Amino acid sequence: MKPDYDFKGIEQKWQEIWETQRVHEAVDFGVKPKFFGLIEFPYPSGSGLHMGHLRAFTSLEIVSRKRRLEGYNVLFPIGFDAFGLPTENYAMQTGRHPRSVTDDNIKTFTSQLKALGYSFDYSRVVDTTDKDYYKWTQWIFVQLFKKGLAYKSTAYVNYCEKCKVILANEESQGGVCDRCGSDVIQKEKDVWFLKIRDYAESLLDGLEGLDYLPRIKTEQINWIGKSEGAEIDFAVKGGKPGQKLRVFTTRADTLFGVTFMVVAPEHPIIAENAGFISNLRQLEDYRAETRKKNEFERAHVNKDKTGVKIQGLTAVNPINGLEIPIFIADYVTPDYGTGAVMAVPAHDTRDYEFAKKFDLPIVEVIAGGDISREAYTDIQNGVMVNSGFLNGLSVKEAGKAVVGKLTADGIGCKKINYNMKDWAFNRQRYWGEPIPIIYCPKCGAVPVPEADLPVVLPPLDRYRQSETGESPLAGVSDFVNCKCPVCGADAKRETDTMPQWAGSSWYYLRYIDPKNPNALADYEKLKYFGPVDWYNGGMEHVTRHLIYSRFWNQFLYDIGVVPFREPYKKRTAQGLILGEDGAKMSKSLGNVVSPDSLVRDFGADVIRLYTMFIGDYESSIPWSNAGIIGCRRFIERVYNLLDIADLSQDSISQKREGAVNRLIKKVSEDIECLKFNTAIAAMMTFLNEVTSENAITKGELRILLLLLYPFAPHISEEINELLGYSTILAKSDYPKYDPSKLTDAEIELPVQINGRLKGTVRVAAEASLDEVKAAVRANPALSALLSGNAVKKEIYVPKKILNLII
RNA sequence: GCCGAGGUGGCGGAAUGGCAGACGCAAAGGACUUAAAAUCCUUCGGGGGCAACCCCGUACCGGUUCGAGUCCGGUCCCCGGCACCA
Repeated sequence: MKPDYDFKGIEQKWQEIWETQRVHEAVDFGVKPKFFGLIEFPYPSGSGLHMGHLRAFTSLEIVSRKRRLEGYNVLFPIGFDAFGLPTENYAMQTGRHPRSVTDDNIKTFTSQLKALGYSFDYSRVVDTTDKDYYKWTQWIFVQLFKKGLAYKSTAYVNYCEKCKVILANEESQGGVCDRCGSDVIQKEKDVWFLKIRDYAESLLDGLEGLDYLPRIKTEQINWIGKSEGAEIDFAVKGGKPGQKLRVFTTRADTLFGVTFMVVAPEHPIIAENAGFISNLRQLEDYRAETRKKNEFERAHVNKDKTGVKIQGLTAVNPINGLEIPIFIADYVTPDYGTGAVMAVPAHDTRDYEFAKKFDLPIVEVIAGGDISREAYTDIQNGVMVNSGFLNGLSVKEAGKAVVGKLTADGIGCKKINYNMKDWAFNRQRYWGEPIPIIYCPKCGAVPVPEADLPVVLPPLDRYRQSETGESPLAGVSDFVNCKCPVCGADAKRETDTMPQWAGSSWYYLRYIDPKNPNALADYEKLKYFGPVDWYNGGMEHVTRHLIYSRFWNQFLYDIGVVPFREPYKKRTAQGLILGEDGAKMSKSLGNVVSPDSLVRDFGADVIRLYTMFIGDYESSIPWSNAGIIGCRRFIERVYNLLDIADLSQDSISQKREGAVNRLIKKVSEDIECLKFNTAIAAMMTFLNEVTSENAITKGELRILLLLLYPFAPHISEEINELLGYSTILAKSDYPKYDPSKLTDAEIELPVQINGRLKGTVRVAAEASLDEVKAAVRANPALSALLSGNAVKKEIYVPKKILNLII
């Protein structure tokens, strides 16, 4: 007799055995083929693991365990993305140092992960807030700086005048300060940027060979936002001599239809020609209004077109010499294209609205629409009109002709633009990697010499920004004051820190060589383990995080530090787990389900299994406690198979050959394409079959255990041991199926008459049409339906269907 | 507005163009029990019929096909992402 199912004891026992035997540690330069499985490392928040982590981690946990049985040297690491706002805010409220808060949280996370039996290689844990780690984050920044890919410029940041702090976007949602509720304004600030735009084309190209889910590729392509068009110079009258206004357009074909110009309120043409403009005050007022709006409002709330005409300046259309007015309007943004557009109201919806509002002329240059009602924007159809030498051409031909002429005249050229903005890279926060730059009055911004890295975060009494919005580090004079590494003069350190995206942009590399003091990772080890074979995470990270880290990897490849250009061969994404009420799980809604209590009540195996069984892996799904019991029953019933198993039979019984082979195929293939729910369902079906027949051989049971092992490893190991096997499953081989034994000799073939199902006949799987027809005649019900009717047509798809048309 | 993914029982969900609803939950009935829990058995999309069986059914309208949840055209609705991108 076997003991009762004591999941607590069993799970602890096997976790210890695996740890002692070190079965989950990856071997540097191992002889087996390597597999690098990566999950997005968690932010160690104070509330511990949540259900989303379980769903995200369990999938690749299953794949990783399967790969080990398949003979791979598996690197399945874990770490912590521990810099960030919540910890800093918590530290501010409680007076505790973020370091000790982080350490505690990491401890909690680690024990939770271990209790779930995840087979991470805990000997390679990475913590982005460890100075031995962020030394290399800083080192990468220095390399970017040296290659001219990090630069300083001004930009607008969210600022609360009452709290006197700069706010992150998530702290200023809806244009209101998170802390005090007052309005957030846009304040001009020095900002560090990384030139990710220089890598736009490369990031686009690189996608081609990658095995990312199609929707993930699409999101990245949209995010990069490549558009091909032309830049055109318009001469400006009334301003400085030789003043020009350069625009970007994708519709050079419509140049004859330009009736006015619009520039962003921030456009430099205003300051540069201030002396020639008569309504400067009015323009500045409008600009000030614009600045009050954050990006959200500018894009969403302000659907109504507004703007102000620049009095004193006009532009000249280079194609027809027409003199046209110039406006400023906030629908034109300063950081896309040239911050100036040529307005073609007849063929652009926004320009159309603006022209209507300001009563500007609308000139049709493409026939086919009704411009008295709306802008005509179809570029596929339509013929050029009112366009001089372009008349009669198609839109495409006209575009080419215009760009050709402008290029010849030296006032325009082809141009590609990207929607993706450069990466704003500094934060006025304490709990982040200090940006390793020193400002020297003589030498300017100088990178900290590599030998002096890391620039360590000093201890602090208070974590608040200064009244001017400077980082808390600005108040630490020992930190700020230093010598210029170039000339030795008195200098000051940069006091801003990096965004949370920094540490997570290269962590997968550090897993390969986590303790290396001389390089971010050894080149040969990178060659062996890299790139990541399979990366799984949330859809919310497939643009920013995934693009940022691809950018860094491509850069590190370009400077010869990393031996592969693309970091992730394959990327998948799980759906959200919602609260039982169908809303996003959140503390404020009180619908959060804690993995801790579930593991306590049901055990890790049941929870892991249920998390994968609950539904389609890629869809959002409401959590339901009610369903867990089904997985608990399943596991107990598998355990109870010990009572009926025929221990004398190591082989697979003749009658079960088809079922066992199909099961192996189904489970192993479903795991590879994220269909965990149907893999589990197949095992349940198999279990139902053997229990209803009350028979299973020892050999059949072991195969079931090997298939179940990646999902529910503890109980599988336990049953395997009770069966008397001396090799633990963790060191066993994954079962293979025999393709020739997938179908049973006899099948139930559905029979349709006139396309409607009328019954089934039992025939050999490879039966001929004549044999099937004989079986139909032998079936009383079917032959009765056919009697007296001539069969006009017979459709027979072997193993699928017989359809008789009468 | 654009891009993407969807719409199937009371619920979560299955279904290379070939028996719609696998598997699980919930529910109902029964067995066991002094009783309950657990477990086991049965039923479980809707309608009709004493019954064998018949009819309807995968958001809606139409099409292709021997055969459509699946393919094509159109409509509606939900979800995710991006958004005045010139």
